[in-house]
Amino acid sequence: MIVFGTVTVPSVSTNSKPRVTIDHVARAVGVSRQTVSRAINNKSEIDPGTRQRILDAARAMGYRPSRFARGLVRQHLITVGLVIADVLNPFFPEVTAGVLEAAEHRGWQVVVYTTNSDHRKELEVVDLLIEQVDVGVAFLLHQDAIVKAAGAGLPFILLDKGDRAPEVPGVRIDFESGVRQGLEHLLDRGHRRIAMIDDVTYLSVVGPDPRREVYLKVMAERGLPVDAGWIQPAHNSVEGGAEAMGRLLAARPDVTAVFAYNDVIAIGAQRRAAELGLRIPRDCAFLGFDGLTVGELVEPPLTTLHIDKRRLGEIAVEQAALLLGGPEERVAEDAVIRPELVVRGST
Amino acid sequence: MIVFGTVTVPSVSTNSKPRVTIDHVARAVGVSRQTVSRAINNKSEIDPGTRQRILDAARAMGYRPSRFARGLVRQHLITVGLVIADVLNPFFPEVTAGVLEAAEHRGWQVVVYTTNSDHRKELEVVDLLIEQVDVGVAFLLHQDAIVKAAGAGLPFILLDKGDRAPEVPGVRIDFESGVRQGLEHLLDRGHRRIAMIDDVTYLSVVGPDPRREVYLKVMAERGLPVDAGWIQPAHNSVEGGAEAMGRLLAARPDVTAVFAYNDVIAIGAQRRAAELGLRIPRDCAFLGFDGLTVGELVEPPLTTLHIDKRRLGEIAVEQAALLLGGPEERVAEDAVIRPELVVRGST
DNA sequence: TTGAAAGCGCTAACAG
DNA sequence: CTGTTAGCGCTTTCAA
Repeated sequence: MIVFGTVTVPSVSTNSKPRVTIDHVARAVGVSRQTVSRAINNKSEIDPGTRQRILDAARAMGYRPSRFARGLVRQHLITVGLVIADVLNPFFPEVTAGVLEAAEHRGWQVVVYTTNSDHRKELEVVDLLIEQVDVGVAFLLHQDAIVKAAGAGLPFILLDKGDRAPEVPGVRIDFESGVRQGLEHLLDRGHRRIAMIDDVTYLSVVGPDPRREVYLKVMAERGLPVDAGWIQPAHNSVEGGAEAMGRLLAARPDVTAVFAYNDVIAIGAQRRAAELGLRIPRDCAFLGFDGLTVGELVEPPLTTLHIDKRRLGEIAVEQAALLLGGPEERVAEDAVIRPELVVRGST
Repeated sequence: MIVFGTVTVPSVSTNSKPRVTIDHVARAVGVSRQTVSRAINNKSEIDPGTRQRILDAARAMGYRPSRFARGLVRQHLITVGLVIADVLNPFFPEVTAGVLEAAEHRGWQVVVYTTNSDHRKELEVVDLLIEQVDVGVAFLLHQDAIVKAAGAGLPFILLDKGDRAPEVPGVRIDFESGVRQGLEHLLDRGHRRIAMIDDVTYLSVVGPDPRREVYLKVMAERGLPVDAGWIQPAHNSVEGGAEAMGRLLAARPDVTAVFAYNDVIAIGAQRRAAELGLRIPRDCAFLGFDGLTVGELVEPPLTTLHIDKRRLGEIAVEQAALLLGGPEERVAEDAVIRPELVVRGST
């Protein structure tokens, strides 16, 4: 045991050039490498004295077993690659929490990659995934990135699964039910001129997102015309939401409610509205999507369609396990996450 | 290239039992495994025709190179283990962003582990670190976990470095300067009865944290007595901050300012104060620590000591690189992060 | 352009 | 209790 201030951390361990191998230790101690292996791995069939001598020598020499050599021989450790767009968007940490927990539960390791939803970056990350992990759990926007991963035979679970990759297993969010709940809530409150702030990236890459499609559908069902100016694209950030809200109010100052692509955008939009003198929810109501914790902290607290993001991550890992599990055993059906309306002060 | 809906993802790749090796592919195609290796690795010395046949066969058979075998032979890929307390506390994602970026820059892989600052969990995670990564970058509260890692010869960088591990390299946050700035700001505003809400876990494990020590010191320098009831412990969460604030106001309703361990706690405390009818900052001012984005979104926006968390993560990876770098090359000195006062509406 | 041999660092299986 | 013999799956010589 090392005591700081008395004994220093073995600086030999910080070398990089000559890797200390089990053979070096064996030679130094004068035993076979098998014996060293036994000592290192806490096997029982070994003389306590020998064992101690080996451990001491190993530590002194700065020996650390090679994880590659070990992995090669005991085909155990599974690594899952988690691909998210951005750690800073609070949505992803929650999913990550679920993934980490489920992975730990199975003794899996999680390597994290971020893409910022950038096309080139997604393709690069998929390459890494193919090389470095056993199974991927990924938010991937770009069709060709998905195709590339699947084509390379990488087992993976798609986390933002829409209609674009029917053959790839994933977790599906029930936008139909979610958005419908939210809009009906707004309609019940008497709103008729309901705008939508959409994510510009998703829009430009994948096409109209499911939220928007359901929005248009529900409005049509009620016989409510949707004014073209009601739909504003936004960058996926608080500032993006604020800008879109500014544009919306300039174009259509008479909207009474805003349905946003997600909570981050909704928070930005709501702030900007307040800055411009609107009273929320009286002058304009706001509905978010995702159910982020931060939505409870803003003023007024945000009404939102809450989805269990942590569960989303857990389910993804379960699906991944199925994928890796049996021979030919296809993941039968996508798991589904259903959003739940949480009414707070913003509506 | 696979087209979804037309060709299905090769289900053979989802098998787990018989790993398809390079030899299987070689035999199937009728070439040596070196030739397969050449095809897979895009080497130039290979006949385009052979190459294509091999690639096709490999794909059809669901062949994926073993990363262990590869790693063993080309000693390249470095894996850094990032240990954080909790993905859900917004402080950590920001650090993580920095680590991910710096790691990507170097072509390193990042495996993420969480501990919840739990003692047993920290020890377990250190075990995993020792087995699974080349270098650790870690928030570790418990001295024995730090000692264990260092003792095992694992190169690592301590992220919440206080005075407890002088021999372990790390990044140091300049609490002295930070807290002083913050308190002087409060004193300038005329506050004299300044309470502090401290983190109970840190307190119970490591002892009084540097923030508190500087707080006591500055107050003493000004000749301002610190009432015992002014210091309240809190769990590290919004709710924890709220509870502590409740206790504080019950015990000492006459405090005029609160300095919190971090922004998360400050936000909770501020909310509770507002719920109890206090007007912020008139009746009570709030000062946080960390400079989280969410602090800008609450009402009133939180005055805080901002630290560049992303930079913290980047620096840690740079330090890690030094550690791995030269022989005997010790990381000369801890890098230092200096907090910066950001004045907003809460003071 | 291709193949054969050697070995990366380790552990499992069997002797002794 | 300890050593020897075989690989794990791949790439890197070196020949052909």
